[in-house]
Amino acid sequence: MGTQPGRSVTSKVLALLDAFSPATPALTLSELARRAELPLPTAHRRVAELVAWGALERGDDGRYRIGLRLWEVGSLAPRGLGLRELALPIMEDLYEVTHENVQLAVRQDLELVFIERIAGRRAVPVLTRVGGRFALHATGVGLVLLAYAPTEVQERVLAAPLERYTELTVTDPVRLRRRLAEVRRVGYAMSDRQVTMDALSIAAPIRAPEGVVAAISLVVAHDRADPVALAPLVQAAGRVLSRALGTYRQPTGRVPLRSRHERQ
Amino acid sequence: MGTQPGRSVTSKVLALLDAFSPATPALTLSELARRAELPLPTAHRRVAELVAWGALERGDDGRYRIGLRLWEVGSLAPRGLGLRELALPIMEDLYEVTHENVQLAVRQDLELVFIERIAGRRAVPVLTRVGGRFALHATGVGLVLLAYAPTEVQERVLAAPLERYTELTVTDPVRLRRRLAEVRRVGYAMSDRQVTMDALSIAAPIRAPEGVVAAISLVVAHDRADPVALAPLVQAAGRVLSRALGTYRQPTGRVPLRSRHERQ
DNA sequence: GACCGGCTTTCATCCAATGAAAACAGGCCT
DNA sequence: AGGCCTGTTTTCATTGGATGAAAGCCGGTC
Repeated sequence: MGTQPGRSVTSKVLALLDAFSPATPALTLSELARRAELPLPTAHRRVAELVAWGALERGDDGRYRIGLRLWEVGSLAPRGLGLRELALPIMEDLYEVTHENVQLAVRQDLELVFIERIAGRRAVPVLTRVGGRFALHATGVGLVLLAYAPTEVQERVLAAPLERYTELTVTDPVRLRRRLAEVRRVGYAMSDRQVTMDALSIAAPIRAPEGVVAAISLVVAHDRADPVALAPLVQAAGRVLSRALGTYRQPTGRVPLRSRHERQ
Repeated sequence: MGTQPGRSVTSKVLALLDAFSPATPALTLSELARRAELPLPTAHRRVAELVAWGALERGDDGRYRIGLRLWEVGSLAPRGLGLRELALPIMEDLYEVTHENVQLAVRQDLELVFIERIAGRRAVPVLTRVGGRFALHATGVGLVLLAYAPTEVQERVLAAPLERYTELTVTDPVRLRRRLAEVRRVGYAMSDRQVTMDALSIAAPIRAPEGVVAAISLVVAHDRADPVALAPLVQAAGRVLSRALGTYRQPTGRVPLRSRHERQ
């Protein structure tokens, strides 16, 4: 046959889902086939099945998009909506007190994923998107998640080139390592103009019995008078959430902690 | 072979995802196999691939749960997070003004799916869950979505037995049909104690160029003084959102409106 | 009216998927 | 310790679902 035999059908289906991204939420069949590296007829067949089930939807423009059914199933992810449900009230409290941006993120492999965000209208604009990914080495939540990640994860992040976002972004592995130690020591992270030159964020860990599973942060204007004064606030929120996680039980068991695998 | 030949691999993979529900967010391999009606070894293999990709995660208790990667992909659904992003500011406005529960829902086949909810702490408790489903014939959002659904959908709902939730729930197809006509005439729906005896909801349609794609509602205490006075408020929110939808364009095209298919 | 890009269907071939069976791993009761 | 569960993982011979080249189809465009 033509393209590499040895690919499972499942992997092809997943490759089709992988083709979608925040930048490309709508794709034609040809684009899908190209991105998933599948022959057109194959893509056609698999996509038809996905549409029939509701994993994909076909718009009136002929393009395919992620379907509501997949969103429904995805909403069952304990580290997604589950965590969000738990955290939202505390995030709202934090917003009420500060009227600044509040963010919640978890680590997935070597990046972070934003689970929820409360964007204050009067606050600094932030460019994050719920469901979006970002590097671990720059943001407040990223530094927290990295600081408490398994050594192996830290080493892999430190080994790779660290992207620079502003002139202040720490891209030196040695300096970053020192910052991570500092984060562990004080129990919170401050990221000053590491991503944009107008913002600064303060983040704290959220712990479950097995370790740090998420991070919460405030994003404020970089020239705010007393950023450090916010740290206890964010830390308190983190501790409340940690307690909630510790006692939280699903009907059929606890929120999972870290997946046993690392992608790729 | 053993179990019915004629099932595609893809359908088996999707059946595994289908096994998860709000009531069963964590399953053992055996439970998964049972629910998906697959032999254990088959389930074992497919599940392993899903875990490797991140669609499922295996907790320290050995149970499988929906993985963050699937949540990420699901968050790309235009009718899910896409709609939510657009609607949230208006929903927050509605909350600020009323301090009552605000709900956003879309129709999926013969049911509705809640996309977002703002639950006022001081408001009537509502039992809905983001990502959860509910029947169309009782709630405010449901009545709106049903009233503006294709005739074929209405007929199918009216033909099936209508579940009763309270002594006031309208379960007579003839009366329901009259109510739907009324909703279309006045442009909003009021559901008084149809789901619980303490709540009442007022809902309005959200229109895209192709028709009604979602509904927004307020849920208040049933004995509130002036429920009808809320209607213009909800309708205004609906109209603002309709306008936003009309002009909203994704990088690669418009939000899809209704999928071309009906499930099952 | 011929061309072109994208989509859909056909059909003979074959390898990934399959499931019965058996091995394996704990937990629990005796 | 031994036996007996329940649940998970591996093996291996067999086969049917998946495959992709090729051809047909559709709608727009030069």
